[in-house]
Amino acid sequence: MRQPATIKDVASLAGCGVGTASRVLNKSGPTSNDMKKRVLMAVEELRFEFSEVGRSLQSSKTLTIGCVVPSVANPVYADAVQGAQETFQSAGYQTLLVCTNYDPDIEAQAIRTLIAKQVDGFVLTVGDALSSEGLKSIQRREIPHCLLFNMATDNEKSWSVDDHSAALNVVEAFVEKGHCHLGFLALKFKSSDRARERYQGFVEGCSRYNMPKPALLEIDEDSHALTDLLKEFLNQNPTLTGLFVSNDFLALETIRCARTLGLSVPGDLSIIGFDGIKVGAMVEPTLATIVTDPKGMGSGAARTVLTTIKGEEAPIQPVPELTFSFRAGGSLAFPAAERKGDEKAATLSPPNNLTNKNLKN
Amino acid sequence: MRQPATIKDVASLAGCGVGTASRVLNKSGPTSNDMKKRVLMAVEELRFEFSEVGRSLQSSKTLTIGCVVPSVANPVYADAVQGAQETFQSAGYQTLLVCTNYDPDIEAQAIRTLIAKQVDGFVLTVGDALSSEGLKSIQRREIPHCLLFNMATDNEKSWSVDDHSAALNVVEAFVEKGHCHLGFLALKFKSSDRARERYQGFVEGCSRYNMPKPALLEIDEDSHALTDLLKEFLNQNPTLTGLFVSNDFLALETIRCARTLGLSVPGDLSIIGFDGIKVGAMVEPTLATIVTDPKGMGSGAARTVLTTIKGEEAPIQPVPELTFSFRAGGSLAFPAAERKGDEKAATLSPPNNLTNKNLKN
DNA sequence: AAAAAAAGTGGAAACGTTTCCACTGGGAGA
DNA sequence: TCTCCCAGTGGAAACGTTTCCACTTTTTTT
Repeated sequence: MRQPATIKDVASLAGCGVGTASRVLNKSGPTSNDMKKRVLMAVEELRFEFSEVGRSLQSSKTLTIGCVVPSVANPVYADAVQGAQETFQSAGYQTLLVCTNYDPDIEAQAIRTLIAKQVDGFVLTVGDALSSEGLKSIQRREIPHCLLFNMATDNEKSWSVDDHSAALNVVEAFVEKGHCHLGFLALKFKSSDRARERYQGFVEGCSRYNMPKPALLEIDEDSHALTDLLKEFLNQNPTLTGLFVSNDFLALETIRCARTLGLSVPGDLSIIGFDGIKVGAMVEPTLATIVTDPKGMGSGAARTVLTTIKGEEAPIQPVPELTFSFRAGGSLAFPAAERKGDEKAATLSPPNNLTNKNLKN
Repeated sequence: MRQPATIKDVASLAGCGVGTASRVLNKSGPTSNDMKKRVLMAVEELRFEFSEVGRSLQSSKTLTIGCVVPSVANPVYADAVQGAQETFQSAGYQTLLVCTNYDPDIEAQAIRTLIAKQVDGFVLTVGDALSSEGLKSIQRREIPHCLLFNMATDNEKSWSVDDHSAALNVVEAFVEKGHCHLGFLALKFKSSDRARERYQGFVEGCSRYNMPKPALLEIDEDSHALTDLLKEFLNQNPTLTGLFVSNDFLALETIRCARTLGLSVPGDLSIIGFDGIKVGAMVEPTLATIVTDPKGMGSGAARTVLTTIKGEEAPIQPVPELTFSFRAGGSLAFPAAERKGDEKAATLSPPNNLTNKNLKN
């Protein structure tokens, strides 16, 4: 009895045809009470469970969705996956997870595999939505799908933060505090269309407020040399007082490095992060940041895929302006006159100007 | 041409039998160069890709692993999943992810579904390894599997932190600094065998050093009332100087609350956390904690499952003592004589007694 | 030159489902 | 009483693979 029982076993134990057994178990046709009882008993006795793969072969549906993200070690994606998974789960779908580690080859390969596995749909964050081979295959085969954190191109559907507007918002926040020379610190600038989008918005914002083009500091990995890089960067930009950092983790790290350099945050350098991770509000000073709702995004993308599968052309999509909000924090304040820290700018306005835009979920 | 091509289509276009086509594509038997060419051309033309579900039906292997964890919103599990997923991926397996939200019913239901989907194996963190219905089904069907973060029972295989020893270690760290009345702050104590295990170890350690039984503060969810609860707790335990908090997030939050109450950390209250999350080392004061390697755990559990599938009885398992290490931090110091902070205990031993136990990976 | 071995090929069977068609009875309506 | 319909049933076909067996052709060995 090592082999799991099949519906044939059930049928023969119950003394009926496979069709009848199937009808009883799926309630997909008329059956007598007597038969119901006998089949159910056989199921019990044999501990029978349907094999989904047999079913999938016959129905060409797998009740499985492919979910492709760069890495769940990044809490943004982890939360998004959580949201998507929950939504799929309660609709009866399972989630096949792949992490690409930001590698386009792995991405393409993984998508090919998922297609071969006949997933019914995809939720995915690709490196570059315009050039992704995997995404092209999905489109060519017309498999229901929804992008996540990638900007929608053409008539693609997508749930993503409006990075461009968010970056403009950051500029405004700096301006409001009287900063007039800003910088942008980014990780993995090359491989991410998100980071590029933020930078563009930031540049545009600075120009709109007649500031010099923001200085750009780009680092490779979790560069352990950040302290040195930051030092050099600030030396080269002596008038810079505000730094927009492309994610909250990096922002916290940057605060630490700044301290190591003997600088005070926000006294000498104001910092605004991106993502809105929880610890940002728990540290001292609290981190000013753009807060997003990754879980909501994941869940939204999942709902979009589900409606697409059902064939309902009700393309639920987020309102771009509502995909983020600004959270004030102690890391942003009026700049000192010079970065020597010899003069303390008076702080007047309360740090409570939280722009309360929420996702409609 | 909406329907994807099957191997029959390939065969008929190439003018050969399906067997031949299969042999060419799988290199599973002798074929002439001429045939190879024709089949390959047909594949190209039809954009043929194998259907894994057909394959699975015939081979009764799905190259898919079920991965069941409470929630990937918790970075510990997110990292573990990342590790497992990577390991499975490079072995050619896909990962079917389910988050149970700590709900035993969802857990059981999900496992049933995954069994029906015929996953080749499981990596899973269950609520309670002794009572989990899902785990029982897996055992009954003898599906290769490995527990993750659950203590191994019987002859189960498991990759998990030795919570008991870790808690003992925490007591030692407190003792070394001269604390003699400790407390334990835990979240979701009821539903987690992990938390209970830590508490037991902690109690045992305290008794071993002739300390009073540690005070227990148990909170439900991310209790927003933590400040008040903490206040009352400390009032009821006026001699308490050290607090062991069951996870780092909560520990950071606790530090914040303590500050709100006008207490200094570590002056009035020393705190040790659990998990070793990255930000713990980035905040001020840095967080003393038990650092674990969730990614390594996930990857290890994955390797165990893979060897089990291959039938190699080489049960890779971690050495319990090497599953964690203590990381010193600014949140732990010599206690003031009384919590008034009126007397400063002399500091002699350097804070560099980092127990450097690493996972052999 | 004959025999034996090897290479190459086609196609049926099997994997576990569901669905469809065909076949029974029996009850209702004419 | 004879039709007709319908509930209830069994079983074949189909879904897309792989594997096995049988067969033909070629090559190698004696």
